[in-house]
Amino acid sequence: MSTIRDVARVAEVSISTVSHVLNETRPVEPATRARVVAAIAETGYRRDALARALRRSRTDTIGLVVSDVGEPAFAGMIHGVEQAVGALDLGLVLASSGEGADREDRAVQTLLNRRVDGLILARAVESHDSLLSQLEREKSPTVLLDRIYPSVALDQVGVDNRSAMAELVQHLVGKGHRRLAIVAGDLRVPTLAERLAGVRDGIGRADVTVLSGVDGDALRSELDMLLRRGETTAIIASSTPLATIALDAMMAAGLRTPDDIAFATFDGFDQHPMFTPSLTTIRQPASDIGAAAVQLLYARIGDAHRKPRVERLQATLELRDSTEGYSAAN
Amino acid sequence: MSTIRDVARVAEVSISTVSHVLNETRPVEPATRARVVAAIAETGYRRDALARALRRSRTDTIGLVVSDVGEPAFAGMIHGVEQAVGALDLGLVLASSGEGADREDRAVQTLLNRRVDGLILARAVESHDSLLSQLEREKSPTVLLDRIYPSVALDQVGVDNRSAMAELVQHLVGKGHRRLAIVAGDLRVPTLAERLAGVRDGIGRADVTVLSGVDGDALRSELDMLLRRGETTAIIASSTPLATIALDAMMAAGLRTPDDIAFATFDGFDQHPMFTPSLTTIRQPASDIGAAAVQLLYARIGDAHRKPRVERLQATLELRDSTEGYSAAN
DNA sequence: CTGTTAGCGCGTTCAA
DNA sequence: TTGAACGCGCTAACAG
Repeated sequence: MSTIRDVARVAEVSISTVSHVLNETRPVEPATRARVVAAIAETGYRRDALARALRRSRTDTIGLVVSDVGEPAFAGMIHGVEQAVGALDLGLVLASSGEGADREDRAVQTLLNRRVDGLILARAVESHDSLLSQLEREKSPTVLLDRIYPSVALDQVGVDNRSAMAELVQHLVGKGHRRLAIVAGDLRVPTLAERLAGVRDGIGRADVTVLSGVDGDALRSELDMLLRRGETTAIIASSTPLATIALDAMMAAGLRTPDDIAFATFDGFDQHPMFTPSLTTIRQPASDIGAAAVQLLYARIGDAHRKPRVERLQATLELRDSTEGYSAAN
Repeated sequence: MSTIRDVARVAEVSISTVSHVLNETRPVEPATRARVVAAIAETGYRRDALARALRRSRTDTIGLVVSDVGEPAFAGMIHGVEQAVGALDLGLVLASSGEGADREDRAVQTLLNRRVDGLILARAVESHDSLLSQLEREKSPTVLLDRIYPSVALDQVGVDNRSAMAELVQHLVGKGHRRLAIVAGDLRVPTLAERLAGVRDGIGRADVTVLSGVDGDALRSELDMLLRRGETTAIIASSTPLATIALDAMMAAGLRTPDDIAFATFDGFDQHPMFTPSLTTIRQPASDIGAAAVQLLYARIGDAHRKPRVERLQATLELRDSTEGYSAAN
């Protein structure tokens, strides 16, 4: 690759002149500018973003850390982040933590070493508090994604888990359900804890069995036992993987939805109208969440002193057969 | 952030000694090393990957360009790439082209400016040949992902579209189908062209109607007409979005699978056994493909002169009700 | 075993 | 309107 010096030599000007036509950072005689432009074309020069970043101490790049690139919800958010980042003419470097606090630490260090201008972080389950304090200490612009921590003074974006879930539950109770169950998953994940809180908000005088924990197999056996008792009329799953567990258990128990039991899920599967049963689902605008995170981060990079903002995007309740086809008053 | 000089000062050694303990690049007295290590801890020093990369002319980072981060197949590949890249202790910078050749050019330039050590590229539909010649000219290590171009002398990874599709078609013909249709999509995309070729391989003396083109609406109306004639006994879709179009058309025509017509798709939807109809699907190991691309790229970075390799991973045919439940001899 | 020094490629004073 | 020169933070000769 040719450097700025090559261009300068060919154009018979100094490198600083080249730099200035490149950045439009001071007036330059049309004639000389033309020579420079020609020289750039001739040499096929492209400026070295590394050297530039080193000099300006600014990389025009942001970092994104998620626990699992593969999980559908995160995949959607990555999509949104990528879009927004591209629109702002920034670069995106991606890392994943695999839900491990140590790996998360390392991922963040790597990104900081690369001098990203800011960081979007979906914290791992047992993320170290020290990580956030470090980010704060170093004044690295940071926005938290998806998993929201009320006590943390950072920009954050997520979905309004609680009210969406409450709405769903109220709807179910309104349809006559009195004994519900929720497969709530790992309650250390704020997102999942919020969804459970939403259930409590909406449950009223009805009864709900909460199945929580990290271990999928354990959840599954609890669910098996519960279904065997046969009193539950509606099951809610708090996430896509949990929905899979629930559906497995229902099948194994010989229960079909909506005929035998109602079912709903937060963040489920891509569905086509031809598939039955169609599942009542709370869908979150994953891509928008990612995009919003970028906006927040960009604003923060621009102004380190603005007040941290917590943004909750609205999830939408999509009612389908798995709840509408079932009558609790059977 | 503190720099290597700060560490040197605190440890009372020269900066080169610090550098050498950092990189283990020459022996250093245990005592001095200890002082350096202590100084590093004390100052909270982390080395600047930018300056390091500038000096070594190597970023330990690779670039990935796909057309659409959101498309499930690509999402899976991104996942695989991220995993493999992390395992090699490299960084990943992600960009997308949105199937536009110009945007693709820009994305690649941006990555090259950032001096990525190599590039993984899922070419856009009408990708400029000039882009590849440029990459070759500049000797940028490159591997092509998913969309394979036989005439191009680069490392490439994709799936064995043709034989997988042929197997599916043979199976259908073996079950008595004589009039098939394939929603083939945009045949400028090598992947889709290969899938169509596979159909031709497997069709034998049976008959197949090919619906191709870029425009989804046009495909849809062709399909509507075809279904109205009612002679087709099996439909194949070449990708997830095409499958959606096909299912829509089938629903609109009041046709159900497997009862009224057989259906299969290359690269379909996540399916749970509870959903009916279950769809016969050719599933590609998206994550493995991404990982393989990284391996190839890493090897090429290590040795610029090795012979370009084209790797085809095996897709697997998953037979389900949408073809097995239908009897062509009805 | 350790230190001094010359750049990597660029942006940006300061002088002219 | 232009150029010379310094330094961002680091690695890698070269010297001692």
